[in-house]
Amino acid sequence: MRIGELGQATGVDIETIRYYEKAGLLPEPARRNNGYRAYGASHLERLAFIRHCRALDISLADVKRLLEFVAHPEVDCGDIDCLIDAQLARVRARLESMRALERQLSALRSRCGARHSAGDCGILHELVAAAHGEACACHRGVPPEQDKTATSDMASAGRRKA
Amino acid sequence: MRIGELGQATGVDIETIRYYEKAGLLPEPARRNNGYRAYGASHLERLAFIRHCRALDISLADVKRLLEFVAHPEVDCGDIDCLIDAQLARVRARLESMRALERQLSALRSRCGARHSAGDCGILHELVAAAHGEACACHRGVPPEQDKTATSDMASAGRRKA
DNA sequence: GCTTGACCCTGGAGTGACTACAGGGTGTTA
DNA sequence: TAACACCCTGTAGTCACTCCAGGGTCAAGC
Repeated sequence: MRIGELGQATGVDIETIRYYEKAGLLPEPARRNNGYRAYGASHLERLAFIRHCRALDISLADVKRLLEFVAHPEVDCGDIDCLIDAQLARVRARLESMRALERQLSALRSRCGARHSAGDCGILHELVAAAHGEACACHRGVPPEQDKTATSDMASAGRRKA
Repeated sequence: MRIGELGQATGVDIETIRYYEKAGLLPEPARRNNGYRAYGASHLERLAFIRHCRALDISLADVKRLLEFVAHPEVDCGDIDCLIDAQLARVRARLESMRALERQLSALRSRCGARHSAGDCGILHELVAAAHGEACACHRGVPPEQDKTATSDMASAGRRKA
């Protein structure tokens, strides 16, 4: 099948397919007389494998390693476990920071209800206050990293009126 | 203060500071006779503002917009709300997919306990099965996107023994 | 005066995983 | 013959940095 058909069958953009080939994840397919790439079932499968791994957010470098395990099933699989464990640890760490982020943004969002000028906007106030190292709604409880005192146009920005 | 001092004070890498300047987020500072950048309190504050926004995962483009609100407090703040709302929506969507990802990886991880050859590895089996469109532990319940049947070396990879 | 070492400068390249585009060729249908 | 969908290669752009080469500046110590 042609590249467009492979893309259709797998839901993968043809640019991405060519990218995988260049990156060494998909083997170079045979070519037709007109130079078009000619894919077979094995390409389709391999591409599906890659996409499934990517859906699990596994990096292309790690997908490459997994493909080597597929090609060499006699190898000890301890490294596969490590790879998945590391991936799981990464995902869990990111999950934690995303949760914190969600809390912070929610808190920030609650600072501003009705429409008014930016000078009176609680969100902007909070962000500017955070720049001063003051406790902000979004990072409340988290010790501020800054301890500087400074006066500038930003310090008064939130106070000026239109 | 010099760039190194500003970096120290804010915990920001000096390369990143120069990057922000080139990207138009930090105004170009004055220069000493020797060409060194000379920063003041306003720069420190602005940099802290940027970093706080980045900690909330707000893109540099959006930080730029927020900085314009800081400079023009007379403007209606509706756009700030939209910006934060959009950010919150992005974060929540990502959070959801991260949660699903965590579940999927956990399920996948539980497929392989003791050490053995890759050919017997449940993780690899699952990943290959997923490439065939079979229901996999990681995406169980989720209808498979692929419906192709294919035979290749990948199909038998998980079955061969060392 | 000389060396050492910390600090600063610019400009450019690299990261990951694509995505977009320019400028061309091929194949089918009307 | 033209229109149009599809394919090719090669290059550049995205985001937010990060790293590096190759140089200049400055204070302290010998």
